[in-house]
Amino acid sequence: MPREILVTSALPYANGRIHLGHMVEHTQSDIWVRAMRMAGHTVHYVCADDAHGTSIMLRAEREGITPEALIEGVWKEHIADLRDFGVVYDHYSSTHTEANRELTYRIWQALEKNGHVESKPVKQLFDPERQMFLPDRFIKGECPVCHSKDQYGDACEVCGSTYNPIDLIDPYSVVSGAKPIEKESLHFFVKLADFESLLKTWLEERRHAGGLQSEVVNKLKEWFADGLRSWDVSRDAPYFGFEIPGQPDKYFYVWVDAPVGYLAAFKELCDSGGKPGLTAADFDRFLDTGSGTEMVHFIGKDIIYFHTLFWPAMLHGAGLRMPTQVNVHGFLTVDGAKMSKSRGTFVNARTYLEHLDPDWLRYYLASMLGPTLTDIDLDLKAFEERVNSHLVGKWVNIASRCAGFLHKFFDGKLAATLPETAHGRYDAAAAKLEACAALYESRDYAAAMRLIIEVADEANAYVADHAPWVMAKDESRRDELHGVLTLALNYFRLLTIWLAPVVPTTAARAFEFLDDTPADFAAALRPLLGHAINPFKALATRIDPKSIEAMIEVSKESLQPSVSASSSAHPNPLPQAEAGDQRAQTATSTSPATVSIDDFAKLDLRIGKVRVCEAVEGSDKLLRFELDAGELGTRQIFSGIKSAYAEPAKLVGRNVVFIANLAPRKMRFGVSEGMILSAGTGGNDLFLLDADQGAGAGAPVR
RNA sequence: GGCUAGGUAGCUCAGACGGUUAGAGCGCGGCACUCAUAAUGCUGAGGUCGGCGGUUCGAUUCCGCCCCUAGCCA
Repeated sequence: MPREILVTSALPYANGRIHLGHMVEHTQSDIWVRAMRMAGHTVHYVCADDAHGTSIMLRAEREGITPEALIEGVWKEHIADLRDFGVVYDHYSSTHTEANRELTYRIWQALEKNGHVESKPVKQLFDPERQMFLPDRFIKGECPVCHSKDQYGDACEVCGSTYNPIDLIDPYSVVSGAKPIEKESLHFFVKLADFESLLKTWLEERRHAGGLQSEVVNKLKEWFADGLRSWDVSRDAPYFGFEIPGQPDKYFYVWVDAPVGYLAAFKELCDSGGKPGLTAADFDRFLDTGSGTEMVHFIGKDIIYFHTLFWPAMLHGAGLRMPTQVNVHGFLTVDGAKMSKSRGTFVNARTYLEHLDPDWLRYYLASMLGPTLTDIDLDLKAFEERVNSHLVGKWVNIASRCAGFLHKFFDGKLAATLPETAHGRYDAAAAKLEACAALYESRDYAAAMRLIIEVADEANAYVADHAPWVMAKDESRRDELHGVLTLALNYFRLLTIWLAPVVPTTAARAFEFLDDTPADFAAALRPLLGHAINPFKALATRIDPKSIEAMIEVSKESLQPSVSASSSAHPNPLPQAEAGDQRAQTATSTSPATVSIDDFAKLDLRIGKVRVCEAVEGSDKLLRFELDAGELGTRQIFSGIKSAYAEPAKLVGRNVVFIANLAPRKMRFGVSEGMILSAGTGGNDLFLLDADQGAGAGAPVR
């Protein structure tokens, strides 16, 4: 039964270029769309730029242009980059459109009407000079936990703590440098708690229907543990976005209108009449809860909760249909590490296109992509070898090694029947590859590629076994030769049909060579016989490692801006990439068995007098200590030694040894500001180190 | 620390509701072939299936603990 499916990719932020990280997602969804269409389903495929938010407003200001001009320019680049990668959206829009404004209002007003909205005052930091409230990322100051300077308002890159920007020490505005003041303002909230049981049911339902990965649902359970909090959806002017109706100077937070942008893009497609069979009326039909159509989102793992909690809640609260599938993928690493501008592994889509064939990357990514949310690594050496071996050496080679004979002896015409001696070979291969349809649908592209390559190996072995170059020397064996070539070329056609969703451009060239236009997977069931094909021209060239090197070289920048490997920009834009680099580098360089005195000196070991020691509710292993650390003040430390000290209160008064300059770590129960030393192997075998009475609190240990 | 995942050949990964010699691709060695873009075929070497315990006639597969990696903690 043909299905009707709306497919979306997460909206790229209109604040920078498309890079290879984005391509994991756009490739994944594009392959899915092409495969579902070839399986006979009707698919509407849309995306848009995510154009709102403070970052865009401020960047436009810096560049001296309007935000509209900024997003227009970026939008053009995005469209070209994606198109040139063979990612073909039915419509690629922007969230800054009338259609999106209307739809956002429609959903918002329904939420209000249904009583899912509340408002309350919120205290926030305000830039008195710029006269604006500051988002977390636009405030910097000293980390309240580890006291590192110049940390962002939401999280510390040094110690990893997360906190409220109000807690920053000596905060300053990134916009003006002014010292922010606290100011109160009325904010609007969506009462997520209203949807708690609905969401729980929906999540389990989706899990069973294959619409959500099991690990995603497992992970989301966390959100329900303490009850869902209301979601702050408003921002104060100045802001680049949609004004909240009836609330002057209040704007919707970008994450409200971003997912609505999926539907708005679809609405524009319907209204345009540009897609055959789709009219304005289809949009409302589609939104209806009982429409029988499907809505499938492809996203990265960083924006799970927006798509699986907030978005379905908004839709349901407004009386609209909910998503059918939310498919989550992992991040892209390059050569085993996060993409890095300094190493040249942060590659823009355009830069890639200037050096390499897009189908190559599509194939490599497909060969790595499974249905899980594991990160996938672009190993540049493996990329080169796999593409050369699979695509050129195995697949294209079948055509390349047979076409010459066919033209030389048979005028390029395939035989009218397959050879009797190879009876059943074609049907067997075709039947085997039919499994790919299900593999494509379940997004197990890696498994599909394995199957395809397996059949390519069969084809090459068949040619080797029958040695057409030997037959060619014997005029009495012409028919036999014709049969072998015909079967081999049909193997090639079969493989091409199943590879088409992954390497559309190369497949198109291959079909041109075959002078054939198979429209769907079903075409693979019948071989191409008695048909004249075109002379063979190289369909794909091998990767020259020099092209890869050149691409990396061009991508190198001396500056090291923070970048996220994620497919979308604003949700949690922690500058993780370079931090990751550092981690990877230390990991490989810190294995010497001995340490220098300098290394030892880095540890600030101190005496702490135990003031409070208690078991932590909800934890099997942890004890919470409060230590008097003398000049360092009071320190809270969590220590996993409960199994050895059943009566924590008895530890009060002890002089323990602790590491005072360990990066603080935020735990579920609070921040741990150090580590208490003990001897033993763990479990019951743990003994606190302590100092004789007389050692002062905070005394250094040498 | 909690949670979610992952740790299987040099690399990327598959797999086993527990059962004879643990698989594939790439890479590497040998042989063959010469139609083909130094492509292809055959063949070989390479793994204590993260560690320790437990259940079992039998565990890499189940259970427990531990170690390591990644991510999330609004």
